[in-house]
Amino acid sequence: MREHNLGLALRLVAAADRPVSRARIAADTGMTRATASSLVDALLAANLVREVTLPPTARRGRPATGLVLAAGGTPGPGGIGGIGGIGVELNVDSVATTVVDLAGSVVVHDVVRGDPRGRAPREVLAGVASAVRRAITAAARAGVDVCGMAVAVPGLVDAGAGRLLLAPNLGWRDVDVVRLLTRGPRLASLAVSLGNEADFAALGELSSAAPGAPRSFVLISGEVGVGAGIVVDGRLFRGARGWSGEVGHVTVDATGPPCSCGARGCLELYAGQEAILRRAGLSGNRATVMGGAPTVQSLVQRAGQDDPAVLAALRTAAEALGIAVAALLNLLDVGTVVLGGVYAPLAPWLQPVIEEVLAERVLWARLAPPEVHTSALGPEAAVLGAARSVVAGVVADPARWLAGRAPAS
Amino acid sequence: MREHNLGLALRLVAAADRPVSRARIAADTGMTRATASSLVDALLAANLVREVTLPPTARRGRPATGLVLAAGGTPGPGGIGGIGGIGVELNVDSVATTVVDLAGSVVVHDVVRGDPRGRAPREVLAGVASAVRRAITAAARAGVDVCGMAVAVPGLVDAGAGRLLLAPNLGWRDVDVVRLLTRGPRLASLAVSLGNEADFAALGELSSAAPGAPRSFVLISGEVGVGAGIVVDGRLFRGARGWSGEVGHVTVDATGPPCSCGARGCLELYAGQEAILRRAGLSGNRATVMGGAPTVQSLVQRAGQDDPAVLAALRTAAEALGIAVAALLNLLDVGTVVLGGVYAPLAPWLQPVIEEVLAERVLWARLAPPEVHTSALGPEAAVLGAARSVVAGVVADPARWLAGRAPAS
DNA sequence: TAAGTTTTGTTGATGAGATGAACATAAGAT
DNA sequence: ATCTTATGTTCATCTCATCAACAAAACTTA
Repeated sequence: MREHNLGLALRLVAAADRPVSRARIAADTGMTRATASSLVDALLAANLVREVTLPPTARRGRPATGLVLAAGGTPGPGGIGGIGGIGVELNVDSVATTVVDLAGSVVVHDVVRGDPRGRAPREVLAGVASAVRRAITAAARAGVDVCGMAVAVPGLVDAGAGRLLLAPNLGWRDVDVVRLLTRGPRLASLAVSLGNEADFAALGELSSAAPGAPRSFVLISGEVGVGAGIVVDGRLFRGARGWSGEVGHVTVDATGPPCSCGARGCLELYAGQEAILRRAGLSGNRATVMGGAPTVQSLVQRAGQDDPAVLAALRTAAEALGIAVAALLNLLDVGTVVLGGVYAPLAPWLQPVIEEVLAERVLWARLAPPEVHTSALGPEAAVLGAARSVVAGVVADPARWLAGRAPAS
Repeated sequence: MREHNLGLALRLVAAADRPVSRARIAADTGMTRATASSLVDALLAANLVREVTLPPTARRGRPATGLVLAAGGTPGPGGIGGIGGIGVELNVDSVATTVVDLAGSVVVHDVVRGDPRGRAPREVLAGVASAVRRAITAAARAGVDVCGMAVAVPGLVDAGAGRLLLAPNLGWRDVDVVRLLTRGPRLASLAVSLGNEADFAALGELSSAAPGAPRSFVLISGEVGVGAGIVVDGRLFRGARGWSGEVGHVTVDATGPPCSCGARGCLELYAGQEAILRRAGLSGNRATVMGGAPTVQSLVQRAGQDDPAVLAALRTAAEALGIAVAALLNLLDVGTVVLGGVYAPLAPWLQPVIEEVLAERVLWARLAPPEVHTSALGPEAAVLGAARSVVAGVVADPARWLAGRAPAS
């Protein structure tokens, strides 16, 4: 009833790329202007939207008053800033934190390099917690009140329990991430969600998409492992337990070399970051591999110089990716593939080969040729998606959030 | 608002395996008994539910009056029977029609053998239409008024346009199935939906599941082709355009033999019905292959006699199935695999091998071992699922259906 | 310049529908 | 025979969307 319409109205404001009027909301939702006005009043009172004066148009009729999501900054006479969300990405070579306001704009962004592999989760997460506290403080200074946190990890999670179950590339198993993160001061009351890195990256890509961009796509997130975030009709597909998209362990060659997961011929052995580097002759010792981005840069550089070993490694990776992604498209039916993570800078070499394989191996390729795009965000997608997922939760159901706030006001 | 609650109440009646009381509805939905009563009155007036007297219980308090979905038969004083839906399955060796009442019970069932391959769609569908008319007439005699139809086809469809886009095993391309089916008399006004055979089979399996059965599973439907119907949290996953689950063309061996789809090493070449028969030495000429079920029976018989060629063919099929299904589980995250269609009778030979491969190749196999079950319905799943999808549509949104009926009453 | 036109936003009466309390009903328990 | 418990209904009340009318603020036209 009302809570449903409240969300409907707020989503409309959020989805638009320009300020909308009360009359627009009414017209687009089918409600009367009176109803829309009443809902907007509630949203204004909750400090979720804000009125802006629109630039004069040449149209006749009474000019509309614009409505936008209440971004941070500009604390009004009541001294109340906007609300926001914080995203955290725990990766094998870095920890990133990002705070966004209700409109999704980045307010605070920070990356700390460092390899958590081999270190105790408790210790690592204590460090992450203090980075989070710093970010929240910085956001508060910018007038943004962080109301929730989302944590992206490269592995399988139990989102309900807030536990990281299995992260082969991190070397962690069954870690109570949420509890360890919120032990310290000031974070205990924060609502925290835990999710897979590729899933959040897909959400980030979705939230940054241009208005006409496809609403169904799969983001192939290449890091040390290979993950996929699946978006169908603008909604994330998580599977039964949130473990979907483990494309890194799809079989590419049943008789291939053994993988650390116990199987043989997994995609990761051909298209994982370390596999590509090794095949390209850029790896050798482990030290070179660390620090992700610089090494990928060297790969890009040598590929640009037509280094035959690098080109061969990239072709092998692309063919393996093609086979695994073809399986994904046949099974899930999404029309667009987005190359993200480390694959984004390598896309010029990967994309044509992948498209070729897909054209051959996807059953419906002739009905509707699958498209292979490149991520605009690259490795930043996951943090951003995590942070935006927090505010998206508020926008999706403002009534619930208001109910949670009710005792305080 | 009201239409939402109306659906909520009706779904509760539909989901229960025993008659429910108004008080139960109120308690389970959080509404007051007064509201529930008002909703039930509306559902009774619409002839969607019916009151039954419950057997006396040993509990004290006023005994409840039971509510069940209005099944067919027993036309009351008003002479109005219950409503129902008709399902049609168009297969390579037969056409099946099934009418179910609102509760999902089969009222009419009929199978016509015959191979549509090579015949003109227009001609084939005219024959199907008359079978449908016969079934509707028979249903009417049983007091069931068919209010919609669902058609299952082994191929890719455009559900919105009602067109079959591509059915390699039928030899059809871009056929306007819905229009050709509803040209004749009496069917023009019928609401018709078109869908993939495996998807409807999964719905059939879901609707026949025991109360404690898993709500997320994938039904592997083995016919001439191999399809998968994906159910997550009790809801069918269709993908962006309804083309999901094309597991038959997942690559099992990238360097394998060429497939009719244009790719190489597709699952169908190892685990399709014709491939198994050929490898088992039971095929040779095409005539033997036709008539599906008998040939599968001979396969079962010979396997039971430990025929080495048959056992080898089944092992090859099972290993290929394992690889493709492992990809499916890694990508989609469903915990249960149901072997359906011709795989159901072959399950004793397939299941152990598939489970072995899955244990090795599914990333989360150690966290939660995937289970391989056998379909209880076998080849009947798709027609049944199609028919039940029609009544499920009414149950899911009774208000819409009532609105469609309003002018008539 | 003044009256019409058009679009926006607000106000008050109306009605649909959920809620809550009280009550009638029909059983077993004491 | 009365008490207790559970079900279903009735009625006053309240919330909230709708409708119609109106005020506001622009442009258009005479």
